[in-house]
Amino acid sequence: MEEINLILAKNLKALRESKKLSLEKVAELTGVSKTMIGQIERGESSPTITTIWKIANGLKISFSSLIDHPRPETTVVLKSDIQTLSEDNGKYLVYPLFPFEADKRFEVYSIEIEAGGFHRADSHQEGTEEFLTIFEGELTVRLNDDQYILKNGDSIRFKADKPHSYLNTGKTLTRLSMILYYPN
Amino acid sequence: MEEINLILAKNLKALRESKKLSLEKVAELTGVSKTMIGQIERGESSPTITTIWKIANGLKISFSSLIDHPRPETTVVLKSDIQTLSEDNGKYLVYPLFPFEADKRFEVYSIEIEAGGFHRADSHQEGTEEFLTIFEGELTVRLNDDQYILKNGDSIRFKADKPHSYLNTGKTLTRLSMILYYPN
DNA sequence: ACAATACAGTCGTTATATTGTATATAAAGG
DNA sequence: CCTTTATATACAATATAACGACTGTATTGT
Repeated sequence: MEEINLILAKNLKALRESKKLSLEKVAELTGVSKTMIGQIERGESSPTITTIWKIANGLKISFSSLIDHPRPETTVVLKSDIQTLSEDNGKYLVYPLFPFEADKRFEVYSIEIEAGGFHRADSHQEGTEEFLTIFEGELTVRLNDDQYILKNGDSIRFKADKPHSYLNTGKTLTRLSMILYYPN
Repeated sequence: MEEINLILAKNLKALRESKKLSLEKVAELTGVSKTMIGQIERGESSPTITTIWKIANGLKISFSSLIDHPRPETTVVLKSDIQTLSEDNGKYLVYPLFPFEADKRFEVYSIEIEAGGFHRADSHQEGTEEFLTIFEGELTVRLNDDQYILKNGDSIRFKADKPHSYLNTGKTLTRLSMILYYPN
């Protein structure tokens, strides 16, 4: 996940050069010092929102043209490159595949649970939904007082704004895909 | 034009309350101190883009939900309330009616030019277009080496990224509407 | 009514964004 | 080659964003 100030840096520099403006000219148009403009373009500063506002208004450009980062056509995520999170003494392993970005509404994880592995999730924010699919092994999901036993190929969807838990009730490793969706 | 940090303040506070979160909880979710969250909500601080980023990500909300200000259904602008700009010894008077906002692509002015009044505009940024309509009197517009004489009811559109000038060649006051459009 | 807790706000300190001035670098003209 | 000009960066001073620890005020529970 690229740093936001670097995105801003690239956008601003590209915009300025496309308009063929000097730092000084931009400073004059926006009321932000030439020094600051330069630092922002080099990613050396994380400007305040008022500064960004001045820049957007002075240059007559939209706010989003400054913070949008051109999402690459293709993104490849190699399992070996993922920084995992583990719980239950390493028996519950989380692979963040496509983390949340402010312009998406969901994020994707892959989970591996060893036999007997357990995880209890606190309730997520209001409205959040979870979509699970089992790709290997067996999983028991508990919500409220209900309990669901899922096997390879099975899926489940539920509102995750209440506490819930996962338990590998099989004898082998369980692997599943988890999508978290934030409707709000 | 409302201050951007006040817009942010309202949005954040409304969002937090709609999720029924305390300042402390938001601090925990976002990694931004409780104090700062509070100050932002009260409009006492103009956060940096990295903190806004942390907030958007931590709360799983879009960037724009923080900076969008619900544009009121209706806006009335009374001529008597407008802060005018004048040039040519007050013979060229500008009324900014609907100034630029980062989420629009144009702005609207009304211009009054006394008989003989003159104004020379430097070239605006690349691609900018101007749309004029005469509502009273007569106006001569000069672009490059061309010259256009417009009378009551006439209109003109031109690329304003070159120097151009306006001259009231009539004997009475000229009033016109000017729209500046920024396609980029 | 009292204690316990959760919550929001204040205060002092530190980190850093922002500015104005000064310096470096490169391109252009004579 | 040496100026001149335009442009980008480096530096020092100030303003302010950001944090952690503390205080005040509701709210809850028994």
